[in-house]
Amino acid sequence: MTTSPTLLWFRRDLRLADHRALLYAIELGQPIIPVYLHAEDDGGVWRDGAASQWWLHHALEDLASQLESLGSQLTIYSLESEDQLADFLIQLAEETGAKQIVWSRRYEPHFCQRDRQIKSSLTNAGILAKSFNNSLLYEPDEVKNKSGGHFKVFTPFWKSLKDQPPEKPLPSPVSLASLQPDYWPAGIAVSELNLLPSISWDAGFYKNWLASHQGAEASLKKSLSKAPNYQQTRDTPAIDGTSRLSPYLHFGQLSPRELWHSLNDRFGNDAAIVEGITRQLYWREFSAHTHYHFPHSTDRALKPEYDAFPWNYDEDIIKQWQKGETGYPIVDAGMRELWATGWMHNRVRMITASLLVKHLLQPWQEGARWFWDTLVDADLANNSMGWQWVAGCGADASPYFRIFNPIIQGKKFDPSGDYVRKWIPELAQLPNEYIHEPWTCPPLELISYGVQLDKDYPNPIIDHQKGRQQALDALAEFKSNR
DNA sequence: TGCGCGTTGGA
DNA sequence: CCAACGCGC
Repeated sequence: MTTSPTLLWFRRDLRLADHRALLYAIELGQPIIPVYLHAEDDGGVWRDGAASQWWLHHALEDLASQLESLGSQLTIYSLESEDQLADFLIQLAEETGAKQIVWSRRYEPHFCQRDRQIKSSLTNAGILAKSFNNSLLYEPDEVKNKSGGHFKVFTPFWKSLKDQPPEKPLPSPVSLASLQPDYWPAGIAVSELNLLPSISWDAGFYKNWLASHQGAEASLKKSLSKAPNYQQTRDTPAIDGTSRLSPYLHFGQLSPRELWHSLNDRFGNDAAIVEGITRQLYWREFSAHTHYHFPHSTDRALKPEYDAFPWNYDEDIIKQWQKGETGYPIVDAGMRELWATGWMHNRVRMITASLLVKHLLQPWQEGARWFWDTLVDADLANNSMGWQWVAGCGADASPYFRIFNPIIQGKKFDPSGDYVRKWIPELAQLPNEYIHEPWTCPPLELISYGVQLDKDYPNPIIDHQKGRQQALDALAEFKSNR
């Protein structure tokens, strides 16, 4: 009997557990050839940022080694453009004799459209192409409100779904040795994809992240053990109280179904514990569904009138914000944590974003672009949703006139000042009284703490009251022009 | 998952 | 005097 191998095309599903495409390939009983195809322009204008590429490099190396230990291997290719994907897959199928190609769906509109074309090219070439959901709890097309449309507000979305268990996770295969093909195509090494940054910006990433299956397992285990404290600690950036699972979910190293069921299996009798983390998982789901239904939500306001908002684009201001030199300690701490570790605490993401969009009147897309490039968990749907939420122009967004006071937010969520001290060592000697507003400290006293403003640490980029008023004035102007 | 300000009512 | 509350932005 002649065999016809199955190509298993890996994408943002870099795991072996609860992998429906892999399990389907196993059921076919034919040899399996796992491949990863890297295209320089994968994702179009929202191709992977530098931090995402760093993560991808390590996730691919790890996946390759996991496959090897199961008696298989990962074959990697580099393409100039995603436009070549369909032809390349067809050519690879010819070379290997493959008759089937399976993969996990991506739900970002760019990929939906592109993959639909690839699927039809493959079908026309006589190859069976089949895709599976391995990244969301529910299919965006299947979740509907009572009037048959999709949800535009989070709370009703959450209420309608939270008691509908997603499918149960399925186990990893024990071995793939019996499904080896007679012929392995020749690929390249992960390192040849040049995904690591050329400047040594990623040193801190290694201290904070293990971008592997082992890292995903360890983070899941830790999150489960800390889940009872989640609601009490998740808003305190000095405490490691969040799950830190976002990059694993984004790259598919952790299945959302596995997270959902692990939480429910362990804490099912205590809704408050389950719902803490689950609610955040459903925000991820809500973002993905919203982005699926509003393809332009990366660039255009979901409340279309906000595209005419009088932003005041200023490159120098954006640079100061990026470098963590705004003079607001809680903001600068966040921006420096982001640069140093590829991640920022969620509470601080809201505070830093609010300052850029409100006090500084910079377009939210500029902030979104910076986060996209520097976050290891950069996820197009979550990132766009988050920025539109802060800017007040999203579906179910915080109203524009809600303006975070960076001093009050600092005092409230970093009362010990430890988060600021960790990321802004030049302020480490300030007492709590002044840690979130160093400019209120008498200059001579400040010098005794080793700080001279505008020399060791900047004065505020804009006075809070002035920034707040400016933002409200801009809103009033914008409204009167409509 | 706001802030800021004015009012109110108990001390 | 000031904490608690309500309301408009």
